Amino acid sequence: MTIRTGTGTHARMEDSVLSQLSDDSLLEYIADLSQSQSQLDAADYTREQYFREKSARQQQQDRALQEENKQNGVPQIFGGCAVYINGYTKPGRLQLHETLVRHGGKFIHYLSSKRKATHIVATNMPLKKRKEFANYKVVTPEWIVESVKAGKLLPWQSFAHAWDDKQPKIAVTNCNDPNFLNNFFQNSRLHHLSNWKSNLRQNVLQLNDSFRVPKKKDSLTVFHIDFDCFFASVAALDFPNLDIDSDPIVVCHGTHNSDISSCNYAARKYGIKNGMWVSDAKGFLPQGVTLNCLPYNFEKIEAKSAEFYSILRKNDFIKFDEILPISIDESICVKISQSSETPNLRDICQNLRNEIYKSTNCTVSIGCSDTLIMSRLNLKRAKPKSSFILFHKDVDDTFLSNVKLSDIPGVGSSTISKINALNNQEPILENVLQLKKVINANKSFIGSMTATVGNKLTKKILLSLDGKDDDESLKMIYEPINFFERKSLSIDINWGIRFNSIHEVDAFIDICTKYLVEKLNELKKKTSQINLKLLKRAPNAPIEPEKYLGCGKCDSMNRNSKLGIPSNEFGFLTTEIKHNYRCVSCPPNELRGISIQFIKLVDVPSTKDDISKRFINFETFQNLPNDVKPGFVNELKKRKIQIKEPKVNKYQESFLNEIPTQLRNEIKKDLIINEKIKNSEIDRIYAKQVQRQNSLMNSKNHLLGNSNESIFESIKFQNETSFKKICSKIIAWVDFTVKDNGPHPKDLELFENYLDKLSDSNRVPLILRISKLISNELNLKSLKYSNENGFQIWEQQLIKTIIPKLMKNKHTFQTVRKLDLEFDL
DNA sequence: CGAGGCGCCCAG
DNA sequence: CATCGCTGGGCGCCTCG
Repeated sequence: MTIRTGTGTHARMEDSVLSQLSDDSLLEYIADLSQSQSQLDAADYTREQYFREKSARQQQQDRALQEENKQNGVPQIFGGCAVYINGYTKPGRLQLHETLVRHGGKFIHYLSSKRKATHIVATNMPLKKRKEFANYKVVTPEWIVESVKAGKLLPWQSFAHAWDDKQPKIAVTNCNDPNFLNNFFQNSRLHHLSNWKSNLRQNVLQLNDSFRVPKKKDSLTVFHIDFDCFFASVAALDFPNLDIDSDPIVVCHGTHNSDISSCNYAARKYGIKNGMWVSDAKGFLPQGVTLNCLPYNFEKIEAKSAEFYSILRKNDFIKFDEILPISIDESICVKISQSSETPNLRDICQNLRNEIYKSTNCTVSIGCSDTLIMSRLNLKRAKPKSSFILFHKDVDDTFLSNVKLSDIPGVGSSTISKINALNNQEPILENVLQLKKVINANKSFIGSMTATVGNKLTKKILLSLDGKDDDESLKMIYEPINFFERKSLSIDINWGIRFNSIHEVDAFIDICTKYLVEKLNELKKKTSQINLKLLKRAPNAPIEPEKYLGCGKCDSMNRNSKLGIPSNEFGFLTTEIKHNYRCVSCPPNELRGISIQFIKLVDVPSTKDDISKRFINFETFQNLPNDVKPGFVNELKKRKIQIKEPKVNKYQESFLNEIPTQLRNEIKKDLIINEKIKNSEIDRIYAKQVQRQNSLMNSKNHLLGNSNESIFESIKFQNETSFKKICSKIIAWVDFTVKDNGPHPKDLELFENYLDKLSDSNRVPLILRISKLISNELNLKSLKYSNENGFQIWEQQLIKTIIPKLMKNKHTFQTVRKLDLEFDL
């Protein structure tokens, strides 16, 4: 349909008004008019053009209103802002429109590509719209209301919706996407918790100067400070319409089988708990009550936490001797008691709580006492929005009756059910006082507890009944440096893991290893042991579990490598891990979770030590991360420190010159190690080979292709025995043909086919091993046979055929497994 | 009997 | 639409030398 309108329908501004427009407004007006005119010139109008024209007309009205207000001295705080209002808002559209225009803003009636809005105001928005507006500044209506109240333009970020990221949020849920890990971590609360925690612990180690570590004889006041339902409180700040005290609020990603990471106390009133699935939580609510599911706002959480810790470090009420991080939202603060003064703990707690609320808009609770365990139990008692102080000598039955078993640190669901089982489930122990009574009534109960839940934990529970600490817990206070030092480094991905091929698994292992190695380098550590833990779909579990992309019910399987020489080299480590994957029987499509652990971390020796020796070993230098090598080369030259080049013999030299540089260095390094091993074992190896040679004397020269059952046919993936057998045959073959006329062409052809198969199935490390075996073998024979035809054929074969196959799949092959050479075939 | 591997458990 | 089930450490049992 087309709408025809005559000319002159536009409400033109009076000339007198025109002269009062600012330059910008004038130009805009001219542009508007010009556009309308060009539409008029067209013969027909589309519906869209009609609306555009209508919009232009409305804008002229807006401009008139704006000028009027400007003349009356209304501050034009929204100058330069072009705002589009999406959907239903509170306050309503009309009101926002008027407020905006009066204060100098431009109201966008109609959102087209030609008229870009600078801001979009919305109270709520479906996901589809969110994606559409991902590149806009999407704010709540409060941005307008509050800015007018403040008399100035407030930063839109303060009113940004939680979903409004700088970069558009594109869901990456395919684990083969190179960005999957990044995206997953960005959205994983558990990853954030772990990551924040280790960062905080790292900070403690660096800031330890500002601490005053107590002595055992000191008497202490311990403050356990913790935000109330932190994630939920922070999330609610983005939704001013919600009341954190009365509306049930949870923080989660989804709507059904999504974990609730945090729920406020209004939600807990109905029995909702952290960790529940949303669908279950909804079932707890009576009819008519809705659950407010809010998105995570990790950035804001970090910001609030920083303010929190900053107040703990510096405030007007107390100077703590230790500020020990428990997590992003929780800290244990220790004050060494001075006999000269008796601080008013109640006031200190109250003041701290007020100060933190003033700064963060979130409430904390505080438990305070003279022992760790009591400060923790008091914290539980204080929650929410309160503080509680009770010293350990004042613990009585009334207090214990308010302490749940799960309140004791180290006691979780498994321990509780074990204890209840010991008590024959009758009655289920509701609180710690009941446990105490059971123990008092039955002297043998302690013995059975020790046998069931362990010695240490039993003692810890008994101590906590008296409000006293066990030694293990006190380490945090008395030996903080030791306590907070990192002893291992790992990555666990048990969500979204769905692979089809070993190549995909390899690529993912690369990404995980890269992540770990980066952290390793930040820590200036190397690892001396790698553990690979896999989750494999349990045989009876469905292919797709209830939870979207979850791991479901799984069996776990492990394999570890002790490295001999600690390493921080990406290539070496990733190859090792890929090798380990091949050693456990988990087909890629059954894989549901991957965990890689670097344990037994050791310090990277500082360069100072090397400099004092005026030279460094080639190996040492090679172990440096590649990106720092060039810098070090210059630095070393300046200081006239030499890199000890490894000795290579003539044969090795020519072999090495044929291969690309990166690879050459790796192999060179490898040769050094080989040399060492060889020197000690060379006699034994020679003896073995003579023996083997003798046993083969009766075979024909044509060794491999003389029957239908070539040895290469029998290779089964992950069947190591078989690979070893093949290696041993190859060695014998080389050994037997290195003199005289060399290997039979048909054998070579079969051999090459086999290598291609390995290459195609991404088993490059195996090719590497074979090539090293051959290289080694030739090396051993070079003195005796280097002029023989056979030797030279083999040498050609190695350099022209085998090495290129290695390079074909370079991405899986960065370096070699150094110490895994098997001379004992 | 100590060292170390493995697996469970727990916390945020 | 879903959904983002991490990660470091303690403890106890077992095995090995």
